[in-house]
Amino acid sequence: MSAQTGDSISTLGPCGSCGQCLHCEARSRSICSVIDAEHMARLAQYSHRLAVAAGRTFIQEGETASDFFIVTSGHVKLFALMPDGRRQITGFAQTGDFLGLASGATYAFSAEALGALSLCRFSRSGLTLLRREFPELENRLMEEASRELVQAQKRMLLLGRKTARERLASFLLEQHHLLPAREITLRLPMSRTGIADYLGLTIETVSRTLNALQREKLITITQVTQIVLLNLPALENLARGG
Amino acid sequence: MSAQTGDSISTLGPCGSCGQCLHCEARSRSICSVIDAEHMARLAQYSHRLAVAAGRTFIQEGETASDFFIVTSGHVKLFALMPDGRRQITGFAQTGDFLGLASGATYAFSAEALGALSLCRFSRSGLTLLRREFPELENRLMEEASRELVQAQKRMLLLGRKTARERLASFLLEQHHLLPAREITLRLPMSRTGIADYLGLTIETVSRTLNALQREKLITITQVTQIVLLNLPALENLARGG
DNA sequence: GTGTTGCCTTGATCCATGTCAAACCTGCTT
DNA sequence: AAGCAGGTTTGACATGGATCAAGGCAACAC
Repeated sequence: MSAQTGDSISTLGPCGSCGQCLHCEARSRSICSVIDAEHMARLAQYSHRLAVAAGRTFIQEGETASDFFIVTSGHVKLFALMPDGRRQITGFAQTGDFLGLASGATYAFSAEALGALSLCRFSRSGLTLLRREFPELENRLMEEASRELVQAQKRMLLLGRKTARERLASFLLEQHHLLPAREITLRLPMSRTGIADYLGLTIETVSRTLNALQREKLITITQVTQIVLLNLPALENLARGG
Repeated sequence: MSAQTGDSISTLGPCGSCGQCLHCEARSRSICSVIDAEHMARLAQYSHRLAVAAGRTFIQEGETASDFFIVTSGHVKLFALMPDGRRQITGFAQTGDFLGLASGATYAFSAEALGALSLCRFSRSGLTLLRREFPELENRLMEEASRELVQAQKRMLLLGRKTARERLASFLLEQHHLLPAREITLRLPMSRTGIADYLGLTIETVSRTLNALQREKLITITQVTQIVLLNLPALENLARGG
């Protein structure tokens, strides 16, 4: 019930008191979609809205995994670090995505807000209670886990076996598929460093490869973070290693 | 009930008729461990034992994901392929491991028996019924999915950011941790090709790097598939990129 | 014994990508 | 407008692993 000010993350307040879950922008895309409107109050009782400042790391790899999150707006970067600073981004999350499945007793990854971000937080025990009360959640959580695992297999193939060109093509198409209307103009939510750490490359290679793709008329780089896909079939062929 | 002879995989017979689940070698290590002995008959009703010949690919990436499996004995190689033959092994499975979580409508990976293998098969619908009947299964399946996801994050870091030496050190330690008694003598269940495809390297690099580690007295290669870890702390340090 | 077959190792060379360094933007501050 | 500061591009060069090619070794067949 307490508003927990002084927390390192600012708490906007418990949903329970204001019925936020019912009007949640992320509801239809998140695991909460399996729960009827009439039960929203129960759901709200176990969840809290948070605002996270851009750039803040709100999950630290290795810390006790006591909370789970749903992204309600904004973008999140999930990553693992090596002691010398090498970074591997394991995924990006956006509105509706569930965070925390890849955890045992501790988180297996860190998570950082890419821009202004709002989250919905569930405690481990709260989620356990909700799962008991709404068994439909189980299926939805398993689906979420399956989706993530499928995604992980693809990333392993990309990181282990694809060339820089193939990685970039795969990446651009992935971003394309995330777009609701499948626009061919992409607005990338991350910098070159982000792309490099996602694809297991350096920023220089990312830059050079994107320019090479532009020279070959597969894409146009209109702005640094805006790219138009000119030749989808060719990109798809490249992405699969053809 | 039918024995389904003529199947491409030989069926040893339904568990339901012989109470195999009760005496299953894999029970204590698998998701089945959450079900009481008194309910084994129900479990057996929805599962079938299979024997798979060495080398056989019994799950094909892209095929309809109609079944789930538990490994009851032997080792399995899980992998993804590119059209030109590049292969990335995404994991190995052994006794007790659950196969099939990384699937939507179709399997996201292929699976091959590394040696003689026996499996327990569940149909998708059978598993759905079992989950309904034994809700404890849900927790266990989520645990299994979490474990796999944690593992996947580690592999992405390895494939995206580690050097050949670091990959081999990580691999040897992973094999070491899989051993029940943490012996320092490893018997690898796969060939150099298997190691290479697992680590995103070529067989030549695997061979050279293992020999380099031997020259540096971190390991001894007693036989091609048998390796003794001489200096665990140094290997651990190497694996984490120190 | 002598092929034969299927790994595995070793050596020589190549090249895709990393590293290092400088120049170039773009937006922001004063 | 001049000066930063942070990110991006570009160039020159280095190198870790890949590739190509031989040779070694063990298991098995005849």
